[in-house]
Amino acid sequence: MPAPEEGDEDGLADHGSCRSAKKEQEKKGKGEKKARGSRVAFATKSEVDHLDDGYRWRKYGQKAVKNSSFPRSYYRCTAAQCGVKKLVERSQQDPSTVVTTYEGRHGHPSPIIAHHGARMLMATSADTAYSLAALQHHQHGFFPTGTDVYTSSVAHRVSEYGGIQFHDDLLPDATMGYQQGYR
DNA sequence: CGTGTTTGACCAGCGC
DNA sequence: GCGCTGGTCAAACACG
Repeated sequence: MPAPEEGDEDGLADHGSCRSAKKEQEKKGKGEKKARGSRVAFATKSEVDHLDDGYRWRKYGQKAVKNSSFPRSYYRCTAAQCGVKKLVERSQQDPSTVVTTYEGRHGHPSPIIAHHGARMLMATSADTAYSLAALQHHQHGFFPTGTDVYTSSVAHRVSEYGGIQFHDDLLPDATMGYQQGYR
């Protein structure tokens, strides 16, 4: 796979040039909007919208969508040459549930895992493990290619596949502690 | 000083 | 053709 959706190139410096050019690139697939790489969405129960999956994300926008009563946050992988995007939104039905959508694939190892992988996996909270499981499975080809959307119910199944259980009791505290711990 | 967040505005696609 | 919605950028700001 010759890096398909990498067309956007991220181009941290390219943006300044001109929007038009970028826009043209994005809409190249006119027929299918932006069928970039793969997209994986799964629901996670957490109080924090910004889950640490081992990569560093930079928030580049926030918009209120009609489907949800809560604003949707747009994150981008800070790593250069990595055009992976992450959309985070809360479920209007379950404010405590955060729907995270990953778009694209990382072409580099996660900096956090590279340095604190073991510790992270051990001290990680259910949500983080959740995200990690989904990501890892996806990268390993566990999920079929294309666009995969996992809702809360399906996400539960995914957790079973990954051998990760959902522990509500250790969610908030563990997450916070974990974040502060590695940061 | 460097990095990341916030916020408003702009643009493109889609539906009516 | 117009309006709405979603997605992105870019400057300013805040924090470590």
